[in-house]
Amino acid sequence: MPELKSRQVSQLPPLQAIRVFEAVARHLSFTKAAGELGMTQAAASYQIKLLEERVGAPLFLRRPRQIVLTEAGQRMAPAVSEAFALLGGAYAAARSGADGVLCVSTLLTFASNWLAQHLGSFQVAHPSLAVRLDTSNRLVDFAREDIDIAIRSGGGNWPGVEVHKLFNADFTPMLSPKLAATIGGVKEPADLLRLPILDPGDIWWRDWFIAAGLPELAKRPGSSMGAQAYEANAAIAGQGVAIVTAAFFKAELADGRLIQPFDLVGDDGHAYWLVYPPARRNVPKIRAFREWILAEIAGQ
Amino acid sequence: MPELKSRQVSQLPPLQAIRVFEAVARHLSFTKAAGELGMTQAAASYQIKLLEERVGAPLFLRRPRQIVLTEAGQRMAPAVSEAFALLGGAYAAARSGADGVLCVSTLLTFASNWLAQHLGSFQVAHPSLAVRLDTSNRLVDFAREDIDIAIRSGGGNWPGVEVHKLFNADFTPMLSPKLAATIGGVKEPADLLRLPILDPGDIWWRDWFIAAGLPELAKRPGSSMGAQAYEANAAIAGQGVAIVTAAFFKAELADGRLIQPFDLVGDDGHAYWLVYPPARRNVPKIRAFREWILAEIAGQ
DNA sequence: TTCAGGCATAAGCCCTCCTTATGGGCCGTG
DNA sequence: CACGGCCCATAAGGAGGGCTTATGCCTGAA
Repeated sequence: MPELKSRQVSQLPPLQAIRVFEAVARHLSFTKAAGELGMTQAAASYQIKLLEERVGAPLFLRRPRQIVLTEAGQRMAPAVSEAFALLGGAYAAARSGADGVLCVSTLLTFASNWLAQHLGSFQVAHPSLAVRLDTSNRLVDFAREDIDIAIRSGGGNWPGVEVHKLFNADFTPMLSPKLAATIGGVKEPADLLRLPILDPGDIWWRDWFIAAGLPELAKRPGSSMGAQAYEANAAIAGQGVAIVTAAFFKAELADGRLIQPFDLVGDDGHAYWLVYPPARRNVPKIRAFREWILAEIAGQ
Repeated sequence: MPELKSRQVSQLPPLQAIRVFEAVARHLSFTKAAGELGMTQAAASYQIKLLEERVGAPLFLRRPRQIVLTEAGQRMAPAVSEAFALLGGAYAAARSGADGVLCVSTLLTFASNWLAQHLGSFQVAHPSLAVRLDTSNRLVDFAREDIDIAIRSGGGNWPGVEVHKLFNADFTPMLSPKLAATIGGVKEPADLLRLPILDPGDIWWRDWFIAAGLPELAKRPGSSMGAQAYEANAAIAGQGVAIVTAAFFKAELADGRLIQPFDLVGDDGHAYWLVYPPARRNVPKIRAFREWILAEIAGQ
């Protein structure tokens, strides 16, 4: 399609030459412009000659000690400079804009059980980064959605993405030390049955008791809160025993608000992963989030 | 100077990629944009990928049936389009502006004796071309002055310019047929002495009479008008005999307002030449002027 | 006169950018 | 449900644009 090509070429000048022209027009010097553009004087001369041939008129008058714009050159220079300012601005805006907003796709459960408690420290550490959370349970496709980085749960073997394991989605009973004291301490799994079980319908309880060698939990009254964070809060308040993912509550375990009476954890094979496109590994905001979340999880 | 280079590169995006981006953003299609730019879809894809890596963020979301701009892309697109419109405008302006004004540097004598009478027909033939005359006797340097084309007199052997000989700057007596009739016709050079000589101090008269084998012209009263056109007008009016360059008055000779009684012409070695930079041979306005002036002189 | 500064030009090489070829994902259709 | 079409991504390979180095010319200053 040489026809289309030639049509296009006649509509728009050779861009590299225009860029050189803009610099030369600003400096009124081939040598200085070449310096600014990081190329040799000969290259600048070459590009200007090229452009002059395209335009069909000289753009500069070569005077002994300096060059000056011809009438044609004077007509072009202001608009060209403005255009480049626009381009530079747009580019910078896209770059910094891209750096300024981090769009995180996260699972509902991770968002409420972990991010909600920890995100503050990220924003403190990176005050210029605005975080936009996109909370949903679908598997995001970075090519189709405007997402920078995502939290997924699953096996961790997705093709075409960079993955970092955050922690296993295991589960184990937790309660407040005060509540444990009411029955003289929780020594063995069966002790838990003497305490209120939070959300006893949760399949995790069944799995865990089976793993602990106890019979399936008898049907009991109890509310189903559906979010670990709520159950954990109830547990902290001493209202009962919750079965939650230990990793979500490292801080509470550390400061004694909760205790994990048994090392035994249930595991349904899920884990939480941080994923993002490999090509963007070193984009500042991606790197920042990755480093922050890994450090945070490693135990701060 | 890789330092300067990298600085520059980070300020401004790769221009070719930006041009492709602009087209893709307009069409929201790699294939269509590539078509408009006269390249393959693969090339467009390549450039966009390049730009996305530079910006640090995807610019398009690849949806099944079409693509859409990401937030970053939306931020860039308007300014980029505007910038390209500016560039295109500036370029077109320079081009057409360059086409619309023809700057002719001409010798005073040629301007008043020839151009003044003929230029009208050029402007009729090229109504969209404005002619700016720069009348001076210095030798213009196309690299230093904003001149498109020039008339020079001399030997015609200037380096670095394209030259076309217009005519010799020869000279010969001319008079009106009516005046000649008053003395029964001008048969031989000596007959001229019986008529008023216009500008008898002109060196051309001396040269011509010498060439004609007559003694040097005796000192006579007479005005020196200094421009052939004036003398020729006086001659046409029957006021005397003028010595002028025949080529300047082809029309007058053709329609009988003037006659050239002798074939003998004086010649001081000068000629008139059309000169211009070789590189601009095919620039429309240059070609137009060249073709017009050569045809005009060739006779018609 | 010589020197220094600045642009033009020539030769040559490298790297960018484009092309061709192929594959994958999604849609509509028979 | 399979098939073909549309569209984009990717890989490999080649051509040419554009850069560099080297050199020359011109001019103005010391």
